[in-house]
Amino acid sequence: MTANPILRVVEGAATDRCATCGIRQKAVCAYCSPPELVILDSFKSYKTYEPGEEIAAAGEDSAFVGTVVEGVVSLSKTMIDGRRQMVGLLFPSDFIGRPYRPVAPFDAVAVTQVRLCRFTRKKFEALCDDSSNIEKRLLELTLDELDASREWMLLLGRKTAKEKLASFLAILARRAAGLTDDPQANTVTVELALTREQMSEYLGLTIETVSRQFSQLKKEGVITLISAREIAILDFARLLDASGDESDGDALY
Amino acid sequence: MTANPILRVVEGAATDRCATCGIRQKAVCAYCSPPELVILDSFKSYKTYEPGEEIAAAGEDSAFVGTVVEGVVSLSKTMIDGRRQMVGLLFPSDFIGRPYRPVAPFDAVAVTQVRLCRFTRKKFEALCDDSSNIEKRLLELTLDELDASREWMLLLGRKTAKEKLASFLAILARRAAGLTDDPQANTVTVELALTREQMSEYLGLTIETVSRQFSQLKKEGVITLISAREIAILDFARLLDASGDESDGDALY
DNA sequence: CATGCCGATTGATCTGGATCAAAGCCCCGA
DNA sequence: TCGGGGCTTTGATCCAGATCAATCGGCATG
Repeated sequence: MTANPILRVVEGAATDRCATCGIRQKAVCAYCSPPELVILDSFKSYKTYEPGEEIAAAGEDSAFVGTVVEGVVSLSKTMIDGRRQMVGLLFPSDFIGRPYRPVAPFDAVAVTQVRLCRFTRKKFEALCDDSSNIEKRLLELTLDELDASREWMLLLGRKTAKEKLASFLAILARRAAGLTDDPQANTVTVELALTREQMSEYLGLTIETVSRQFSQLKKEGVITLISAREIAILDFARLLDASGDESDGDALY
Repeated sequence: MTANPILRVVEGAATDRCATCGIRQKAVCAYCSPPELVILDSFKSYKTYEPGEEIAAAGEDSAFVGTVVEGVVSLSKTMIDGRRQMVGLLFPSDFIGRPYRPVAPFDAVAVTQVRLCRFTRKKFEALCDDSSNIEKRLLELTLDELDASREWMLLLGRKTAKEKLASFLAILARRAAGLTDDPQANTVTVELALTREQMSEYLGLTIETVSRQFSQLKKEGVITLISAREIAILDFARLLDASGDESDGDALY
């Protein structure tokens, strides 16, 4: 816990009301009415995590669930001999935690500094029972996560190293383009929140292979490395092409 | 459609009432009250599919959702060049279809002969809105599927060919042991519903590698091949060991 | 009983990505 | 300015699993 406690209090007073929450329209509370938000306000608590800090551990008691307000969280599973696979990446407005299960099925770790809006799992389950608005939104979010995770199974099971990296970068580029709402910029700059090692864990590769594929895409003129942790997409169409997905690019970009 | 129409009618009259449904306590309708079941009875329709028959196609209109009553269904995604990955296997009582989305995200194909209890997607969505019992159970099922699919991501991204096959056989063996409710039988016989090719699509391998791993496990005395499509587990502890998962075996077996 | 077909097995070889091994780069602190 | 540590890149080699290629075996059909 390195956060300054005085700063925490100031944040709490100024910005921690649901009414002013920037991600509410996409989060699990999206469908809540103003009176319901008042109830949520009274039960939620915020917590900040530093990069690398553990949020939940697979196999251990999962006392909290909630929403990612800021930052990026990784979900992963580790085998006894140390092999590790990331099974999800959570961004702001994504739901985190496993309702209706006392034990967390996966490790959750803060990739960047992370701010969560939390409820105790028990309380959240009770809120779900009371408010079909929360339950309905959670169902939608869970169905979307399931689709995404199955899509990732195709990547892990069948794609080549280059296709894997290109797919990942295309997702980040879409996110970045969507967030900046830049209409048809030919060049999008993408912050890489992950280290090469974290990317390798997400993509089912080694760190060296990830690095080599970056070099390859650079050599082909698809991307430029601004720094190790920031790239520019020079040719999004070719990136999509390299990803092995049928190009639905123009609709989203 | 090869099913005999007369047979279909007889089935409908005799066994198609929710009250006598053998899988209801686990399906999406598990929490429905008797009056709700009457409503479901009035909206549902059964349909039988032959092995290999397509139930839904990725990218096409998804008009129905429902429950697998009998048989096994595969969910998969195919790349433009033909590489294919199975992203799920559905057994009796599993939910099939994608509510709240007009287009199916994955191909669904009958592996064995399959019998579905179906609702039009629109009607089912309306039922969800009316009955929080259905919505709640669908949420539970979806959360479970999400956990399972993330577990499979670990298999696809990090496990060796032998670990993949052992994991798959262990799952089938647990199912078989659970269904027969055989307490501590040292030898369990497992029907393989899938061909080697289908297994390879599920495990992210080739057909040859799957076959070689079968031979390997046989040589090591872990399993016996009764026929190409039926095996006996001779040593479940060693099978679990070969799967690369920490052994939680005794609890489940 | 031959024939043919489809799935499964087995063998030989190839290769993409892992592993092993150095550098290189960048930032931070002395 | 100089080290030093943590990422990242790059090179050399290895190997698990893919690919290519028969062969086999069970079963249905003529």
